Amino acid sequence: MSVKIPAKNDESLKSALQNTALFRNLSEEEIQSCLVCSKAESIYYEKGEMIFSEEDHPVCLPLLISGSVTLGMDYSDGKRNIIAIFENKGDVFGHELILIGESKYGMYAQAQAKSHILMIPKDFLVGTCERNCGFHSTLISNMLLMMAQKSLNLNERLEVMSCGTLRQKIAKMILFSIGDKSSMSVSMSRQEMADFLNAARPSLSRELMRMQNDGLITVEGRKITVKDRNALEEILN
Amino acid sequence: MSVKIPAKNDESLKSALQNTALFRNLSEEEIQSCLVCSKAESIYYEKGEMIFSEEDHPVCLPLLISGSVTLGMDYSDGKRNIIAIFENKGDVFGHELILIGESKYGMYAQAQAKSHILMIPKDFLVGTCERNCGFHSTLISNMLLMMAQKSLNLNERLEVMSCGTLRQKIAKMILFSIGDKSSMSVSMSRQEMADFLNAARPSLSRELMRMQNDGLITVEGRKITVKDRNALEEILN
DNA sequence: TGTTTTCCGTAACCATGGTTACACGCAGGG
DNA sequence: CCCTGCGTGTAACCATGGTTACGGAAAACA
Repeated sequence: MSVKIPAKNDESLKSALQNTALFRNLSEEEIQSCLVCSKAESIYYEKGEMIFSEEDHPVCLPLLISGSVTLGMDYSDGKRNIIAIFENKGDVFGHELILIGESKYGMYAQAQAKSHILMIPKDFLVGTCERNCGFHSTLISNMLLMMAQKSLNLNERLEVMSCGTLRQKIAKMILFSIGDKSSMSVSMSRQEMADFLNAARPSLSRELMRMQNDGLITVEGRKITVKDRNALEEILN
Repeated sequence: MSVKIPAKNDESLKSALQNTALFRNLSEEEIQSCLVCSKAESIYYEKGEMIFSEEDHPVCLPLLISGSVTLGMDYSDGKRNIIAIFENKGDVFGHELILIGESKYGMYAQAQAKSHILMIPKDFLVGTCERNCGFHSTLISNMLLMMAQKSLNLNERLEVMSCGTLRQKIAKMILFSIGDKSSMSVSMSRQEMADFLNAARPSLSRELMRMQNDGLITVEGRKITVKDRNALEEILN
């Protein structure tokens, strides 16, 4: 069973919120004011508990403090579609639906592990608040930045997914995330990486090995080293 | 060749802007103030002209008044990836890059037909403006709403592109855009539709005809009629 | 009106990659 | 220690769909 605490009384929150995208550029005092003024609630969910379900009305913005949350949809034939998984402190989900003013979520959010969520009432975020104009506008502008960033991430994902052959997708993914280093450590399992690239796992394994044989990269478990950066970039042309 | 006019002198603009998402809830007088204060420009592009290209710096937010704009990327082998097509009054594009403060667009925007664009300087949107606080915050909150909507659209696009076979992509695209009607008119050419689905044009034609033969839909040029909605939904499982 | 260009469907060929099944190494638990 | 489960690489088979080339219809243009 989930445990609710008014957020203003939850001491562990204040420091946790300071480094989140939504509360960026706010002092601890301002965050404290936010928590009081917004009437936010700090809620602890057990593994498997629903944070919101498809029929719920979006009235609060959930912000993940700790734990792991799955966002998904049910199909009428009983199959489930996982839309996203959140497990980073400061992640928010469903904010688009709140901003749009949708009357139903149309998707569910479920705690994948024991999770700590800050529930911020919609009215505090969307409405204008005479008293606290200062940090209110900071909040809004943080929100804008978060959404812009998310939009770009989605675009990047689209770019990777739409760049032709599997080898090209892999090359683009590697070049995106390796920066100017020569080796990287993939945070995903092969299966997850395959899902990300929208490919089948054996196909991904096969292609990674081919790329190794062709002298483009070396693969050791989750460590990938670029051997021939030029050739890798050439593939994308 | 494109024709530039300072936006404050462009009489046709003011009424056109009133029903756009960005200027929602602003009176004609407030819009007039915006145009003066922002130093926005009203620009007319001929078909085929570039509105911005991949190397340009994002300094202005383009807002479509009339016409049609394609957002895309070029690969050096000549292939194009169409990211989006804008043809509705009030559409804006590239706003994420402006908000983030990206130094390059990384994509191009091209007029698909004679188009009328309002170019709003970035500084007006991002900076805070002491004088006009009232409608400034309305603008920002409109921006939030637009981005939320866009985020949902991108998700939809991702969903379409990652749903397996070409037939499934087509089915999902149709079901998304047909609502509860039984027929629809596609706004894209076959080539554009193929680019959108990340497929080759002949492959798309082939599959559309197969789906027609299988009694799922009928295709007459750009008009698609759903014959067997259940079967179409069944494909997605 | 005739000419040209664009758009679209069609067909044959073959590469890419999905599917399935299996084997191996490794970690955790009894 | 064995057993089990998981993550991973491998191989064979074949479906999906990309490629290229062509013809016809419609649209645009002179």
